[in-house]
Amino acid sequence: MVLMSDDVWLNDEQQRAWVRFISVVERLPGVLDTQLQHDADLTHFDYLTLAMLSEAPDRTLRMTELALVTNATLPRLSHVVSRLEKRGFIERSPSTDDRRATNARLTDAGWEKVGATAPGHVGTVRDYVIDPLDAQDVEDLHRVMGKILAKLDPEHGLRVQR
Amino acid sequence: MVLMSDDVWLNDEQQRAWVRFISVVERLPGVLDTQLQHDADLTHFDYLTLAMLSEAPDRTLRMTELALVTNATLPRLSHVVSRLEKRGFIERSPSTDDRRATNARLTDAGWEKVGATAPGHVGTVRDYVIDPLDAQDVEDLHRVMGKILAKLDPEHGLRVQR
DNA sequence: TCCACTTAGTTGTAGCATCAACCATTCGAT
DNA sequence: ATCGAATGGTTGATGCTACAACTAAGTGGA
Repeated sequence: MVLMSDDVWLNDEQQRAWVRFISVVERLPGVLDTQLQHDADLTHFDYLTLAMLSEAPDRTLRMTELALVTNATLPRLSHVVSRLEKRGFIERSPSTDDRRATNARLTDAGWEKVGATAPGHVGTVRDYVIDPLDAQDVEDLHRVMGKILAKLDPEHGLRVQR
Repeated sequence: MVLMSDDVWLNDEQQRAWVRFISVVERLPGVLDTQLQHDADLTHFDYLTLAMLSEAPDRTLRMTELALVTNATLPRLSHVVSRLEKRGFIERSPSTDDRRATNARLTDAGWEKVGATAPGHVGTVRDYVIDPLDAQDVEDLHRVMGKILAKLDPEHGLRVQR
């Protein structure tokens, strides 16, 4: 529109890919949230927070680390952890190393919650994303998302190489 | 976790692909919103709404149609259109065909807004998504997103085949 | 024709995210 | 040793989204 020079606009193939991609990006979170909200009274971000803690050593991470692995800003995480703490799934305690830092630890109740919630969530992920794809698709998804993620978050991409 | 049978959990390659994908899904909207908010005082969804109208015949669509192409629910769209109407970018008028229906039409000011905003937005899309990808990546992205979108929104996938 | 059902859209409310402002601690340079 | 800057984190206000409830208009059968 307005400017049609190739450096600015997208070509047809790029345009088609973008439209599909952004549609998925807009719709997928709603699907995940709906299932988790309905079955576990958690947002997808709540679940991710609990899940990341459940995989950490001693079920504990500093807020900054947790924000990194959950793709969140610190204010957002702080609010979410406050709510999850009120519900008894997480405990906060000041770090002894660095007195500015806060450790978030998954409680036993939080651990149970993740275990009870995971199968339903993974089922949704399978239904809407993984099962429609063959092995080649999954490989391509991994590669393409890697390139985009490297742009969206350069440092993080280098740290968590997997 | 808890249940490890292959039918329930994901294998390593699937897991890696999912983690990257969901990271992108969580981060991308923020990047788009930030640029548009900063440069045009629009959310990405605001922009999409205006852009879809700008491509429609007579710059007009019924609310239901507009909701479809913007991947939104009707309540969400209704609120957004109300705001955009207050700002003079959209006009609403009752449909003559079906007296339940409402037509949303892009005003001249709305048209100008889209034109002024598009280059910056497309620049962001290029920077973060398109430019890091080669032609093969774009093709793969298109194919894979097509399969996922077909699950997320079966009817729509059939209608807008492109 | 009447009544039940569906479709189109709006509105109010509650909850989550973003942003800016803020405090406390630590680091780095002089 | 001290002061300025950077880091780690929390909090409050504002704004958008989701959900439920609702009105109005069209549809389809008995």
